[in-house]
Amino acid sequence: MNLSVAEENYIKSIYKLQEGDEAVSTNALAYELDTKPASVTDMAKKLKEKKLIEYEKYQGIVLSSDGRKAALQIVRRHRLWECFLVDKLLFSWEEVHELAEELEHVRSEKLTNRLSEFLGNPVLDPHGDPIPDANGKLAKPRPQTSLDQTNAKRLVVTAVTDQSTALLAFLNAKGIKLGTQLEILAHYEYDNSIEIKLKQQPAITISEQVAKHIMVRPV
Amino acid sequence: MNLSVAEENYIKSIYKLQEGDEAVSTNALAYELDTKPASVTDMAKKLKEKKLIEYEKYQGIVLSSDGRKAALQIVRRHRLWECFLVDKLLFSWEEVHELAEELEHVRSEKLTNRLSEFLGNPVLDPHGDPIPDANGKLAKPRPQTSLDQTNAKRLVVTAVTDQSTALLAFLNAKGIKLGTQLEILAHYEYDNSIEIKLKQQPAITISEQVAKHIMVRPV
DNA sequence: AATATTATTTAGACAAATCTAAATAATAAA
DNA sequence: TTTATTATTTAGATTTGTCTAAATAATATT
Repeated sequence: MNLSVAEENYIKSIYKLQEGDEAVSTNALAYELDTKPASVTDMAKKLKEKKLIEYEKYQGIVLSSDGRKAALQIVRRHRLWECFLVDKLLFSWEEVHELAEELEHVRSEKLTNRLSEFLGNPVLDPHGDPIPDANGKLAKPRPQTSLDQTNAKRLVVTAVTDQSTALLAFLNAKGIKLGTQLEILAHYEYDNSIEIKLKQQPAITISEQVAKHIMVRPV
Repeated sequence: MNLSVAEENYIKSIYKLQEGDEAVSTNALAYELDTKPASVTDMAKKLKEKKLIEYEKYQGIVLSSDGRKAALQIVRRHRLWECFLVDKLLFSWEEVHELAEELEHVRSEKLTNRLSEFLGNPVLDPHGDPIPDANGKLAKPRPQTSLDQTNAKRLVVTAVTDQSTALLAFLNAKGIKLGTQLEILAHYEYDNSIEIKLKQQPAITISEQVAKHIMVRPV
């Protein structure tokens, strides 16, 4: 099955949006891909033809098992390149997403596997997301919740679920990265903000908007 | 100037074919790019519009100075990725051309320069071709001739001018790679073949067809 | 339940890159 | 120099991926 770059991007985005088993809506996918709903409908027909998705009009989109397999390969390539860029070329973690977005489309199993080996077969990418292995198996992520929903007070940052440069740069400025330990001081309900404190740092306040993208686990 | 992948491939091929200052013909370019002459004419008009080539109908194609600049950037990326694949991912030199063909289209100066640094700013790629620096300056290649035209007898292989997997695999099988030292035993005129001998190896015979792609210099 | 709103799809168009077949120009051969 | 051959271009079609505007379906509101 030979996928175009456009098809790969659709598959990847469907995979990303398809939390649990609910179908992905045309609108959500259009927003994610920065395109128009009409274009999504067009592409949905093609991907259904290729048996990569299940799609009936007005019913949303679900990956087929072939589609899921393809998605995992793309995600694997993306995350391995992110590791390469951060570990070997010394990029900072918020810079690498867009570059990996391009590198991921070089479809060579041999290259992917050699790259993985070169990097020491990493299991997590620089954002803390798990890297599928050559067979598409995903390591079970350790239990984590978003910062705005946890009850625990002392936490460690395990992942960031929004890859946008803006957010990652923001976190960088605040000194928050993977593995950063922090303490929740207070939730303020009236403006949905959270007051947190990093070690050896004054307390800072972050919005729920930001907090929901920071994944943490108790420490 | 933002070039599409197709445009980059044209620019690169024109650069490759434009030995000296003679214009590249529509047919030659079509053959090189494995496409049809009509398609070349179409693209020539676009590239002229973008001022990357000089082109008048029936007169062939020459790179403009902008075009040459673009070509050197593409060549730089291609050759750096080849180094990466051979030096770091342990690919053999005949495998890397096609992969580099894809990787070269990731247009990020920062990535290119970091990659170069990571590799120790190499000056030659695994095939012995010089790598343009960040400003597009090409190191002057050391004097070399093709194996079928030299007068010297004891030689060292400095480059291979045909990147086809077939030729590179053939050379590999014969034990010929960059830096290999060899001795010319005889030229046979009646079938244009050359008898050569590698150190600690029995003599072998190769055709002029092959020899003309092997660049050497006296040792 | 009727109406308004939102989501989705269809129809038709467009740009990029390619192709085939036919026309024209340049070059080589007689 | 006329004719044949080869190279190149044009005209028109095709594919992929996208778009806008209009139509239709699903959902929410009154």
